[in-house]
Amino acid sequence: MSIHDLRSLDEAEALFPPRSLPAGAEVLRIAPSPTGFPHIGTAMQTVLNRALADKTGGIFIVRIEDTDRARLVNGAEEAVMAALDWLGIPPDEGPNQPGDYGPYRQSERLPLYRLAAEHLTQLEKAYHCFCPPERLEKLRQEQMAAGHNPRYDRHCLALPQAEIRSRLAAGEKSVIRFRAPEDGPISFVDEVRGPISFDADRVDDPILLKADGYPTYHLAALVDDHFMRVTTVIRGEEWISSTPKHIALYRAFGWEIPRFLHTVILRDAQRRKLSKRSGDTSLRWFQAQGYLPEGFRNFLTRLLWPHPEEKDIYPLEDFVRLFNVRNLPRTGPVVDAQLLDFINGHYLARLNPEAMRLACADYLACLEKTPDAGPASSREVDIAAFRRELESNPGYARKVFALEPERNRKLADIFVNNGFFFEATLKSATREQLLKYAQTPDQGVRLLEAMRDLLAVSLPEQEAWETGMRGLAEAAGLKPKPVFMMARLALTGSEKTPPLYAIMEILELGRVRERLGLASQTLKQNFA
RNA sequence: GUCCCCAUCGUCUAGCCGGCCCAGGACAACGGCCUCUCACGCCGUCAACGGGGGUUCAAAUCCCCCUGGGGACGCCA
Repeated sequence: MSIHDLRSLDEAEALFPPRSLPAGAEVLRIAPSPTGFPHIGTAMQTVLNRALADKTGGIFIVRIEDTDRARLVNGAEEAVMAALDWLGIPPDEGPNQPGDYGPYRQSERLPLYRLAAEHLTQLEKAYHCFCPPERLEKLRQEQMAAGHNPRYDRHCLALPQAEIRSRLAAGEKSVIRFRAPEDGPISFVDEVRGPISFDADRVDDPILLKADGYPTYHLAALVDDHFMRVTTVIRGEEWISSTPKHIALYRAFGWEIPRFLHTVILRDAQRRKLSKRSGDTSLRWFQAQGYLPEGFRNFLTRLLWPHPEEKDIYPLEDFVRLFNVRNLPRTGPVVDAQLLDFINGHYLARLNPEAMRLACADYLACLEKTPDAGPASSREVDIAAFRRELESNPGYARKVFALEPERNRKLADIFVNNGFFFEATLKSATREQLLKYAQTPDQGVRLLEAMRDLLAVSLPEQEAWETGMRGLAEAAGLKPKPVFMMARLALTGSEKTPPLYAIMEILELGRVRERLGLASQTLKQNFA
């Protein structure tokens, strides 16, 4: 028996029987629509769903809500699933994890929605509506101008059966609308906010089935939640005002109403709902910045929940074990990049050099595929060459990443913090940089060459080298700092680096001498 | 316009079944220590209960109003 053989809702009940799960087990779902790259909000929902499912021994489902054919984006479903993959949060059931309650793509469940709509129509709880969109739009505007809540005027509610049949037969476009209850309060208990109630007259007659035969969210999500035996509907706060609509529908079907949990929606720095305008909020962007999945997950839970010991860094298990639905926040948190960086930095620093090397290689491979998503610092370098260099000399890369790993807060930082260790990303010191510390080009050249002489045969012991450098400074009538800075610039092209001696040990004598020579060449050139 | 949700430092928040709070922690910022630079680390500083009414011996904590912010009002989800 498949969904296509179904003749009634009763048969569907039999096809999708109640799940046999331990008491208290929650069946949860996220319902992304494949209209673009998945969003940080989707990731937050995912973490929360997974955590609650794990906490209660339940099930976490991914359901693709692809009922809007106009906004459908090619490859978006793959992007959603790839993002969840990257996040490291696998669903128990979904388009790629078939289960007994599938299919998990709404476009493949159309017969079910049609059956549901017909069922309500027969009960006279739904009706055909032939009103063209233009009429509805005009109506809406008039109502709002008059200071009323816009709602359908039920123009088609009382159409005679015969007329409906003939217009349908003539091929006239129509939709099916729910006949919403006229009066009485509709209330529900939100799992995080407590009781919320609306007047029934707030509920418009929502369209259930569109003219193209596809269901709207209201019908599709509700039917699926019912037949997938979802116990708690977790969704963003923006759905609160639609909930009475859904409650009324559940009642019309005579179905058990699930629990509702409306999460906060994430805000940007202006406290607006996070959107395209707030900058890139797609998971792809966070990945391309080089956030680690575990760091990103920690950040997400941190936004949802204060650790009882007031920690910022904690394993996901702590969240699963200790969080409580009632303590979820009610005010939309601002996505704070500084906090994310701080948290991610901890995870990055904790990686051993080999894990770091692997993470970098993966990261660069990802940037190679989507170079436009990468940070500015990555755009000017040959990513492929950088990756080959990392992979061709793992021992060297490990030494590099063992040096002050806490400098990097996200993988993108390697371009500036570790770039000088690799040919593909090296930027040599400029004349201007060097002349900040040398009083004259001539003096700079003499110092750089003297430094090279200190390293004529081998790298001396650290103390001996430093004494030598200080001696150079004294002889030139300079403080030690400018001399060290010239060496730093010559070796790295940067003024902010780890300690020089450690850098020289990794670079090794040949390259150190080479770079010192190169820098003095730079000073000699343009020596007007 | 109508309805709904929310309200403690710049940010995330603890506290909220009233006194232990002239409000605690973390991020950020700033200052200092360390030092060949930067980062890390350590020490320190700045910084909030939106306003007004109640209730009470006592309110960040309870109630009401205002204000502010957010969200929803689609053949989008």
